[in-house]
Amino acid sequence: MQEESFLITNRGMDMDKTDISDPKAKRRRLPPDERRQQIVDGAVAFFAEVGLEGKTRDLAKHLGITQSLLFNYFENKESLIEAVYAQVYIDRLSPEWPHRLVDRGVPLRSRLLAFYKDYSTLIFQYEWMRIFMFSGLAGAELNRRYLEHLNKMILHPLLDEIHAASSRSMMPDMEDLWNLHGGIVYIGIRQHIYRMPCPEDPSLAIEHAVDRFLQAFAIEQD
Amino acid sequence: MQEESFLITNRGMDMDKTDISDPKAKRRRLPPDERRQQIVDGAVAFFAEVGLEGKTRDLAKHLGITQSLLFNYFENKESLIEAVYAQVYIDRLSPEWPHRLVDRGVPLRSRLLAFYKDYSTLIFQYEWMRIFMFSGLAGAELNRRYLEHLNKMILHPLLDEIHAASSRSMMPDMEDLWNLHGGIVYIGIRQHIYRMPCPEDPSLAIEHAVDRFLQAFAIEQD
DNA sequence: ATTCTTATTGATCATATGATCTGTAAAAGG
DNA sequence: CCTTTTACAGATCATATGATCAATAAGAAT
Repeated sequence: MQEESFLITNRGMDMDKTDISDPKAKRRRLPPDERRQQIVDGAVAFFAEVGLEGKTRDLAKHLGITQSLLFNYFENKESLIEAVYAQVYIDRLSPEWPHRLVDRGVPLRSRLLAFYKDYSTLIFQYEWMRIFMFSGLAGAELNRRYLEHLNKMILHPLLDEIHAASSRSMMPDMEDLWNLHGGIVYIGIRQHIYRMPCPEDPSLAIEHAVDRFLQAFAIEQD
Repeated sequence: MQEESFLITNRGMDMDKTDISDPKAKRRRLPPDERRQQIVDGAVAFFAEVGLEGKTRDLAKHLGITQSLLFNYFENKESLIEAVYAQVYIDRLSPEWPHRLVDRGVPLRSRLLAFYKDYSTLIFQYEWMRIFMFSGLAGAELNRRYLEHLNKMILHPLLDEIHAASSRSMMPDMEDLWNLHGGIVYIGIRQHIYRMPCPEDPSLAIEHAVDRFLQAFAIEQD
């Protein structure tokens, strides 16, 4: 089966000297750290596009290096993908949020909006969305860990905050909160997985979703 | 890279004579239509598990036939995958829903709940969820068509119905409706893509999501 | 039983793919 | 300028993979 060729769609038209895949570029020796980072960056973009079964030869061509060089920096393809995971997954959840979300000096609505504004700009990105989905389908352990972390450090504390702020007898449970979260994340899925036309700025949709949620539990929306 | 072996997790422990992959089964001649259908069914389960880049030899082993036989029934792997798509995508949206959703003799809430109860049982299935996601990531045309169909035949009419039933000045737009939809679909994503623990019956979560949505636009929830 | 049809197999091909190895040349040190 | 180091390329290997084809045997027809 013919693998669809990988074409960078020129996001960020940088034509500077570090431009990879220059057609008639002479052999350039880079410091190992630099070259390694360049490979990882290229691999992130590449695997996000075509999936984790993308071929090392295609990746090398995209990078403007030989395929064999990849194996100079990574023992095998699997460890290269591990490096891709590491690059993509690190710092996706700012460590400050568990604290900021439970700061009752700030209105709950503001905390929620601030979090999802920050979080959505972090995850509504082509590379993250697609590699997260590819790795999820592949059953990567990192996915499960990430989601458990999200559940424990963000959603669960959030549920407590909502309980504390609610004046209703009917309280939300975890499943309701996953619904709020999923409805927001789904914007990114539509945009980057299904490539559907989506609003450039998702802030308004997120705000509405949060407000509908809070309204349902009679929480002040100052 | 070693492809993880495909193990049917014994959903539906049928040990009848049509059990595929019987270890010491003798060569059996099936009527072409029957064999073709058996291959497609097996391919749906197989590709849902390992992805569309699953190897024909592994599929054949799972089916208990030779790899070469696959190419007797399908010109190439691509056309086999087309057959998988056809099998999975057909009748996923009952043609009656566009009519039922606009039947104002029934309360809007009932229509919404009935639709999502029906729709969720159709799509919250391992094979559908995963093949839809795999094909979406691969950029399959069928995905786009399906989502456009969903948008045109279900969500857009639904938006009109909500507008008609709402007594608020603040009216939902398409993006709000996608949020409702996404929040519900995300249950299936959690369950089958991320393999997270999920409620066995999503009805309650769906009901709550729908009610929060309707409440936000002041629509009767009888 | 025997013949006939054809569904199915096993061997095989051409190419793709991850990975290895040796030689080369780019840059640094003198 | 010369030497040394080593990042890199090119050739190559072993295996995997989609696909083909002649031979075979299961099941129907006679």
